[in-house]
Amino acid sequence: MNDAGEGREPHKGSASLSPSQQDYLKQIFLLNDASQGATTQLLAERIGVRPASVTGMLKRLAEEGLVERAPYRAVHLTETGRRIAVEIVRHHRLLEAFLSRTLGYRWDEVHEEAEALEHVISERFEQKVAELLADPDRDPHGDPIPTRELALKEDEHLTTLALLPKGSRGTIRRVTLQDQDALNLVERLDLLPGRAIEVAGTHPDGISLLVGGSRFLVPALLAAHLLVDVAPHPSSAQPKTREGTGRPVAHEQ
Amino acid sequence: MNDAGEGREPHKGSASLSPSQQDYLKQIFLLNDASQGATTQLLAERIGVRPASVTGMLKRLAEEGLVERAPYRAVHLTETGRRIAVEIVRHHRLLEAFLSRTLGYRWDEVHEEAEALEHVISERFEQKVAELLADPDRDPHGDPIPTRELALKEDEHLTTLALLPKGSRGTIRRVTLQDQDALNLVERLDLLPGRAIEVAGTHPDGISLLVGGSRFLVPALLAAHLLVDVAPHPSSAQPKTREGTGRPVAHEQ
DNA sequence: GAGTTTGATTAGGATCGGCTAACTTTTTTC
DNA sequence: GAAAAAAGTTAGCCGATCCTAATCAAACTC
Repeated sequence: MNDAGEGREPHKGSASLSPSQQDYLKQIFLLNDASQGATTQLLAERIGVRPASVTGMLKRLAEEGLVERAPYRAVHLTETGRRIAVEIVRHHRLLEAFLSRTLGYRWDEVHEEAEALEHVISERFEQKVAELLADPDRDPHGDPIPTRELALKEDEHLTTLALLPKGSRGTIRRVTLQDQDALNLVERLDLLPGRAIEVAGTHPDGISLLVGGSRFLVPALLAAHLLVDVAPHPSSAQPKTREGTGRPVAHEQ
Repeated sequence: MNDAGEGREPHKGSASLSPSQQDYLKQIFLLNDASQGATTQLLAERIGVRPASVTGMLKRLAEEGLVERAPYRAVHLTETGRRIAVEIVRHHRLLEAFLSRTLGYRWDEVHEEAEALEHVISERFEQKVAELLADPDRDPHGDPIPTRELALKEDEHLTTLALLPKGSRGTIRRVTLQDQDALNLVERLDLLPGRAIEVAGTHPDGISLLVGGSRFLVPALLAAHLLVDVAPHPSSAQPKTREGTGRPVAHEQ
């Protein structure tokens, strides 16, 4: 008469996939989303495995109809694959918001924990958290949280700080970094989402910034990962210039 | 030059162990704790694998110094193994309390989710949750939560309802079941922890109970898993009779 | 205490997801 | 556009964890 609890709930569809498989789908999605092209090598770096392992896994995912793939080319998600990937991104960002707001995690601590939890929480957990936080639409890094229906709003009006010309004003909206040291630096410089900034000058090695009275240099590497809203105050009558040239470098969850 | 986030935090010692290994240790602990003796077969049932797999895993755990074992005998945990097991039990019960209190899970929903999360949360998560709940000492089923220092209070004064003689009065303190249907039944009968009861009579197939005015039969199978405190009201001058004969059947987290 | 039943172990495989080394294809360079 | 460099793939292997079938040990039965 003992049962010991089998697994049985099919959730939405992300069940039955191993955490590893989920990770691959997520990273393919994030790379494509950042218009980077999900190449074998980039995936290997993001996931932390060797390129050969990526090839192997992509074959398996292709067989299951989750990705489309031609040898030596970048992969793409099928509709099914995309749904699962977005689901996981939702888990991740919702968890980040939760860890930060409810459990009092520091800004730079949330990513790692969410990374572990995202593959494991149930549909119910997701819903309860969303409820508790009143359906948040941003995680602590400013990344948009996909809705329950898996719609993901894109931040078309955001620009990489690295590309802003001298004199621009704006508000930091997203910080697309996950490296602990880099996050610490961002925090020390007080460049968290919501911060109003002004570009005092551009240099080959970075951007000179005017923020809260003081002026300092943001290294180019960092600047590429700070996404700025250039029409922050409704007062400024700028009609959303739409400068979608350079690819935003974002690689993040 | 590829790093992409290895695992590195040694937590306390439960890190580096696979979820599967953690599960084996936990179940060995729980069985021994319930004075059941961790036999190959019982473990196989609890964990949901075949006996042959248990033998294999126990060998590996023995090599790592986590269990002590002689062929054809029940296993025991080493001190190291025990520490890890208790750590996981703490995770589990803390998570159950958290899911119930903070996220509003129903009483019978917490077990399954905690089962999945317990292997994945960090030391930090554990601490934050303990903090948020002000170091709870019971989970929703009444099971004691090991302290941060991994001390586990035993409920020596609790008796199985199944063994109570006619006329006994007491309070339900623990429900050591995990089967969903059984839990539902317990809830329908309103026999949750805290409930005051009185034994109206004993039968071979169960116990006749007087609770809240009404009288009904609790099947023996259920009764064995309801742990009762027989000296509930300080008013009743009963000097705690200490009938510690029969083994409490508990198998639970 | 011999035989039977029950429980545990061994042997041999399968699958998953990773790895290295060698090879192939694509891209870049001049 | 040929050679070199970079990226991707294949082949073969490993360890973890599970399985089934067959064998072995322990525990009851009478």
